[in-house]
Amino acid sequence: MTSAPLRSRATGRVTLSDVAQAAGVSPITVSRALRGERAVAPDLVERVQAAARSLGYVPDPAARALASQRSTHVTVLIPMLSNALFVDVFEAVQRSLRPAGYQTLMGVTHYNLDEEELLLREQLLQRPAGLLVTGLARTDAARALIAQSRVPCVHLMEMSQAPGVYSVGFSQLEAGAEMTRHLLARGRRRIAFAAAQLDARTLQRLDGWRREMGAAGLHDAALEWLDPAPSSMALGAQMFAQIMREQPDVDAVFFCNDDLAQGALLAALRLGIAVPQRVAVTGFNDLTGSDQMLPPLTTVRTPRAEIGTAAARMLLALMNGEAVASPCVDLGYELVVRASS
Amino acid sequence: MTSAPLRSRATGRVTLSDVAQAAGVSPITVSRALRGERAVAPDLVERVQAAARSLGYVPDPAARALASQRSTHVTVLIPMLSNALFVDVFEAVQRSLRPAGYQTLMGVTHYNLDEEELLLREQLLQRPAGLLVTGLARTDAARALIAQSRVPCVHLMEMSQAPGVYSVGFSQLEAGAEMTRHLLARGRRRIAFAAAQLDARTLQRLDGWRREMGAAGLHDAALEWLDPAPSSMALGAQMFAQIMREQPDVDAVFFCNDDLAQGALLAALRLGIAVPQRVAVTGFNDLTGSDQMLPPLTTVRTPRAEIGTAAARMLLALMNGEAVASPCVDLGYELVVRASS
DNA sequence: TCACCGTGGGATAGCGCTATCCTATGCGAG
DNA sequence: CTCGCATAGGATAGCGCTATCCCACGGTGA
Repeated sequence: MTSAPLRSRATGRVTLSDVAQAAGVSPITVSRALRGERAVAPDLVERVQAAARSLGYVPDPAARALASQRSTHVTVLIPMLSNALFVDVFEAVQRSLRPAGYQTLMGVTHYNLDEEELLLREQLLQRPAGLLVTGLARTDAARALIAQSRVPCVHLMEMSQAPGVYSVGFSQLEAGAEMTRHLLARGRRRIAFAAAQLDARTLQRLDGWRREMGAAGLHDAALEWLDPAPSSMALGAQMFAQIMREQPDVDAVFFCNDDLAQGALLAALRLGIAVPQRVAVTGFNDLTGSDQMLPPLTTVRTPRAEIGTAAARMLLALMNGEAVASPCVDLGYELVVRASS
Repeated sequence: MTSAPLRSRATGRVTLSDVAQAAGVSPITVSRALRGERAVAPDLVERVQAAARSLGYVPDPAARALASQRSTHVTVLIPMLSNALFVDVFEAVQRSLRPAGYQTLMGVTHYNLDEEELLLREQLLQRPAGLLVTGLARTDAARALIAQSRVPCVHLMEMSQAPGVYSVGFSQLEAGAEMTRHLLARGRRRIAFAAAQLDARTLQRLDGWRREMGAAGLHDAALEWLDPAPSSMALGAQMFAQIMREQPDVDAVFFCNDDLAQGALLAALRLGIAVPQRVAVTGFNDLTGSDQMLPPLTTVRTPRAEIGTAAARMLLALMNGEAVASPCVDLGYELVVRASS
């Protein structure tokens, strides 16, 4: 005969009631004491906590979610994990949300708005406590889903002044413009803009380039090299070779992402094209390896970890029902000039 | 007066009971019909499905988890998201698990066994339906947690013949040995092994290198360059420079990961060291960009997407209580010979 | 003919927690 | 000395689903 366990339930789980019994209070008092909800006498709180600890009590998330109609899951929707940019954002988000007791669920949209809508539909059925989505561009249906769900939502990477929209990012357009001004200041005139993927943020950088090129009286539609294929070093190499072949007078290429630019720098080495003497090459995002290139790559450092952290903080406030001081946060960017320009 | 909604609950949610009422059956029959559990008459199934569809019924995951004592969450623990290797594994896992109705929760251990144990502890409290963990090395406590939880668990990247252990991977040792044999066959004699991070799998590749070097009578402990710092292109560049400086007779460097090797190739360009003439450089994993390098990098292509897919399939079987034909799956690897060797 | 069993439906009783309402108590204002 | 009100605890009633037991029915073999 072994001594019977103290538990009442058939499942063998230590429940709130077990803790209540051990502490000599009612279950609801245990619930309140452990959550810090409502006022509970300090000595009771202590007694309850001691009982919970000694019994090894762990709240059941499913029961909690069912009773309170809210979960501890936060869904994060990002375009692509193979872009190191979003890995950094995600890690920062998770680092902020985990200590606050939230689980992060990641969905990858592959830069596809329909896929994003589908993911959103699936995820919202799970009644997440919060939502982080990348950018502002989405299908009308997706927008409606978010609005109807009433789940707090923060937008990453871009900024919006629209009422009721929460966003943390920086001006993609201004960043694109600044890089263009840098190249102009270096005396470049035939500055090509080369982009892949062609997502909303890429097109905003394109707009920045167009604005500055137009202002300088140097805009030429033939300088725009836009390829909807996914971004990669191989594609960057290919685009660079093509640009050099078809427009030998180009004296700078502004790639919309560092992986393209890295591929271009390697292609330049293969082809024997002198960078930056004959042509300057610049990128965007300052990904790993860009400082190792030959020559090191001029790029724009984007505050991706900071965006993740700030967005998570904003979301935590929203989920707590707190007011958010500023619903639109601009975290800026930094031009990093290296030898490639 | 607006017409009253058909719903009975205060929350406004369409529940199982609503569907039951609409279909003229009991709630439990609806539950069974929708889950395909037990036998339900075909015409009833159809009627129930029609009612569910027309009411827009969606099962509540929290209620389901509470009642059935099992969730639809699968936790995936990987060392690092900045290593593209694991991004590919994760995406493949998610692609397999999502259609089966499971949500994937990702935890990043940062190659730290204590952090893994902590994550495991947190995640198991959420009663996941399944568990995917990277490698076989973990703390005793972590191992005990997994065993006690009775949550189905599949190990990624390595293989184990131990009873009750499910694993999908390939032989890191043999892969390391094969790369070493390749270099030996190319006439290299002073083959250095350079590694960072020094996780279990890296050390297994080291063992493969040691075995082959020993067999050839060429092993020399001074050829082992082991740095526990995180792997990166910058570190690879630095290690390569140091090796060339301190051991000029080295005629090949086998890096344990492609990012190190890529950094080394760029360093070689900077330093004017001819690859492969003076020294061969090889990597591991065939990451993006390795084929773009100058010269293109000889490496080992590892079946990471396949590992994710196979592991997910195995886990699905385990979660369904099905028997798993082979608990230890070897997916092999492929030597990719390019110009750097 | 009858016990027996497989089949298909339902009733009941929770899963473990929290929202909501209710009560007892104490204290300051009128 | 009330009344009013804030404070702190508890009782009750679900949240929406499924596990479990139960029963009616019809076919089968001895």
